[in-house]
Amino acid sequence: MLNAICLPLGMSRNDVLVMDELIKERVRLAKGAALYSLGDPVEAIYGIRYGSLKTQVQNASGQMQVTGFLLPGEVVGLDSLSDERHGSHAISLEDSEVCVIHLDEMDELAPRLPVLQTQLRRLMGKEITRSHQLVMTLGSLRSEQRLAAFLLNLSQRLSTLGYSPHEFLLRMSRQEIGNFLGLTLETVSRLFSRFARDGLIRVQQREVQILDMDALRVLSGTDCG
Amino acid sequence: MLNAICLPLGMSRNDVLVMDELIKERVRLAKGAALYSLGDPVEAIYGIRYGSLKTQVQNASGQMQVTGFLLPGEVVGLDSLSDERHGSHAISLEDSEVCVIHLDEMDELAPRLPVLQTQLRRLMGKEITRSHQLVMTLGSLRSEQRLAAFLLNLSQRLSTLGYSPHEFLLRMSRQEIGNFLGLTLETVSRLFSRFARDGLIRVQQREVQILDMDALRVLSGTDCG
DNA sequence: CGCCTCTTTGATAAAAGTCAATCAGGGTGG
DNA sequence: CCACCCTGATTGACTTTTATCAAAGAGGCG
Repeated sequence: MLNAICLPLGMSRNDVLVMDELIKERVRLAKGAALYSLGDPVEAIYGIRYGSLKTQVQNASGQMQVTGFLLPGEVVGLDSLSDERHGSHAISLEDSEVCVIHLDEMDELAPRLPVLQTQLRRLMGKEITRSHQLVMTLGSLRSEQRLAAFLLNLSQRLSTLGYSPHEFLLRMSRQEIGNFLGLTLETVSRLFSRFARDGLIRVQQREVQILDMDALRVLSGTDCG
Repeated sequence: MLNAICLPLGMSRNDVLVMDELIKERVRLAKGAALYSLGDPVEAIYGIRYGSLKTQVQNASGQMQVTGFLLPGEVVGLDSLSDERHGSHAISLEDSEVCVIHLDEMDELAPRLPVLQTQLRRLMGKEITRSHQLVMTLGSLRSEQRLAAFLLNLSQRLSTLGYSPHEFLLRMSRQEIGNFLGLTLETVSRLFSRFARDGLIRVQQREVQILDMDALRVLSGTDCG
């Protein structure tokens, strides 16, 4: 069960036992705490058990860009895997817990457990796809489409976790959403209000209720047509 | 020598010999030809020997987003590695040649050549970093900063290949640059003209000469300060 | 030479950002 | 327990940036 959260693999029972070796360690994070920061040595990847995190990169002039919001069952730390030190920050958006998968232990286990290599490759591939998707969002969608796509994406992922896709609590601020989507916090706020006025959603601070999923899909423009 | 172009590794001489097994096949691409397209089965990754390519993703409504321009020595096909089929297109910008590294052959060799796994991991990590960098550019830079950063990046990579960092030929159209940077082709064209008027560059159609690298760096805002 | 594609430039419109003033909630200390 | 304060959210007025539409110019190739 814990494994299901920490590495959602297609593994045999035996493989799972071996895996248990890897995920003994867990870390609890208070809201706002950093799982790792820019410049920290890269030692592990992390599976989120509960809570949520954001990842953000920082350029030479100190500017931040949120690159993702991570939910339970998702894996943090896949960027920077090619480097000695982290090129990004991972920060908890609420009280969270992650399980730690140490890279050196993983490399030791790899020969006995080839599925591990495959799995890591798959996870990194998914991260590349996710990032390209974000590039597409930032590069070619207008503000309202970006926010619509954001809400649909969140809804879909929460649904996968067994939560309602129609009603959820945003764990990030307008500022963070705006930064993620390449918009200002004011624009995000205005869009929420507009969506509510148009009957697409209901919104009260961070509580969101999706009233018309289809309209949101059409608006996002990622739908066929 | 070919290996240096096809997989710039830190390999022993022996490793290189084993590698030779992998990169026997080469593919030549005419300008505009697709190395692979969305939906094609994922069978290999490709090292560029000469020429240049663009990669682009496509959403459900058919909209395209250029996610990268690739130069000799760089590796194409790292996205989609988690999937059965390609989620993007790779298209040659000029007559080009790539060497083919078949994934099944690579998996066979992997046990004998652990460095291969490491190298693949490194390449995928680099791709994630590159994509996050692009997200940062699209999410937080203004148009002139984006174009400045684009030119500097290209200049730097060409320099690594032994070409002049001050003078080069753009292999892609204004349209493609604009799509990559989340701008219209007109905006890109105007920016080129403005940069030229301000003495930062000289530009004649696709021929670019960088006159003031430092000013360009300051403008890009990715510099310290 | 003439056609075709790509590029440049201008005029105008639309989108999103900036600045500023409330407004709402949540937590803290009197 | 309530008032206060602090942070985050909303809304408005206005500016800036970028897109859109349109027309003309530059190469390249048959």
